[in-house]
Amino acid sequence: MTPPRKMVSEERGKSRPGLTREAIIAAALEIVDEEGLEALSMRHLGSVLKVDPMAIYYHIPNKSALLDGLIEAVMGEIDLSLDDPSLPASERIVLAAHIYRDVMMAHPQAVQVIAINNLNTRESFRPVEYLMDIFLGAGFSPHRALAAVNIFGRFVRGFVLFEVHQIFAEEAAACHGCAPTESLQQLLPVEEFPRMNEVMASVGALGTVDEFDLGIRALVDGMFATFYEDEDQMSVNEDQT
Amino acid sequence: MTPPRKMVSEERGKSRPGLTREAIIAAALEIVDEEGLEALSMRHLGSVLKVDPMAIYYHIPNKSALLDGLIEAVMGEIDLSLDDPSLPASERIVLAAHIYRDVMMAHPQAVQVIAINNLNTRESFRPVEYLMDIFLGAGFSPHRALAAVNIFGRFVRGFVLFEVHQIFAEEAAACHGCAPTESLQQLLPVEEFPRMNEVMASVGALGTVDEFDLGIRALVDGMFATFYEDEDQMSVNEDQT
DNA sequence: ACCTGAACACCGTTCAAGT
DNA sequence: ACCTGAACACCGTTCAAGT
Repeated sequence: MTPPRKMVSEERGKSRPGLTREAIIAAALEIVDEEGLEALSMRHLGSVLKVDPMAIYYHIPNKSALLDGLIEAVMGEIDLSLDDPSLPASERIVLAAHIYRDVMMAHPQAVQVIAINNLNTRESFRPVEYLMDIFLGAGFSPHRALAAVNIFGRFVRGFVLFEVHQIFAEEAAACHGCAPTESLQQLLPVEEFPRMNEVMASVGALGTVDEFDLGIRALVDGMFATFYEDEDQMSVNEDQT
Repeated sequence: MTPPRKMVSEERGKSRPGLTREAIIAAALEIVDEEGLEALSMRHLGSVLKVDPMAIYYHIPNKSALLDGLIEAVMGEIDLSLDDPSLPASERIVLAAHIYRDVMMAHPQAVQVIAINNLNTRESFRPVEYLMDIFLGAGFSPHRALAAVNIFGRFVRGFVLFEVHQIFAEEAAACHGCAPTESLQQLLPVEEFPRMNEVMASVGALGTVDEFDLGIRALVDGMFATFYEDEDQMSVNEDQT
């Protein structure tokens, strides 16, 4: 029925290289990076690994666990040593945001997996712990520090998710020979959307890195300006499910 | 006379009610709300509509267009008349964020479609135009106003996306009989994650509405505090792809 | 212990054909 | 104009069987 499904025996007596979880995940990430997320099927993955597709199920329970592996792999690329503890706390957080964004932007095709799913491995929580330390060190209450890391994480992941989504959309539109602003302008008539047209006329394309920096700085500034306030009124709703 | 593609004949003659784009999208939204996004297949949709699944393709080109229809439908629920123009601009933006969040939270199962895809219908852009007007009216430069609406939109959609994701994850965990905090605590040993444990011990569960409010207020405060600054250094990178 | 291959129950989409 | 039904080329996953 439910026998001890332990994976023991990691001794390397067997010269058999065989299939490993790591090799599978690495191959999966390569497929996603090079051919896109929709190209990642168990069958295709099996053919890349030169193995019967079903062999994968011996090492990984299902596709969702495979995607978790992708998240783990990319989160593992975050290099916390890039932090500079001599900087003011708010600057360290802005820096952390850029580091986080950079590793995600290095795998644009994987972003919709990385950004959407919740973290659920120990490895993925190391950066969270690190960030929590900065917030607490800056004098945030535990309650506010927790809120801050949640808000931070949602901001960064959300921003990057939509950033790559927009990039892909623009590429697709470019393939069809129409500039993105053009297609927007023909969708939005001036009479009904005066403000949008006003802005589109005077601005042109935007640098998304700058926009990200602008946004994260506004958020961090705002959090440091408002999170030290009295939080009594919040503890009322604190115990909801 | 004219051959407009709009077949209005909804009256007598053909007592046949027939299939309409609207009815299809309404049924699709109902499926998603009640059975979840993964239950939305063309075949299932056809069976709900008591029609051959392939009949749908006569009215809607493909599934992706069907999902666009869902977005349009939900965005159409946004009620701009809830705004109060007598409030200060920053408060109106916070209010707008809550309105936006509320319509998305009314369709939690559809959020991963609504929040992830870019807007691409005229109807969906009406709230954007409205918001742009508020930012411009508050004295933001066109450049900064555009950045502000982008950042605003990404914040709200990202936040709600992860909020519902977390809710679903907690429900799933609850079904397995383990409290969410418990499972986190056993994943994160105290020695390696002292800060996380410190916070989890003293905080407990969080009210997500409060967290959202805290976050959007921090962001808006920050934007109003920093977006009036000189923006010369930004125009340098303005013309990237 | 590790891998195979057939099979099951699904998908989205195309297309010739019906009314 | 609107709908049908068979068919195509895929999925993820299970399971008995091979080595």
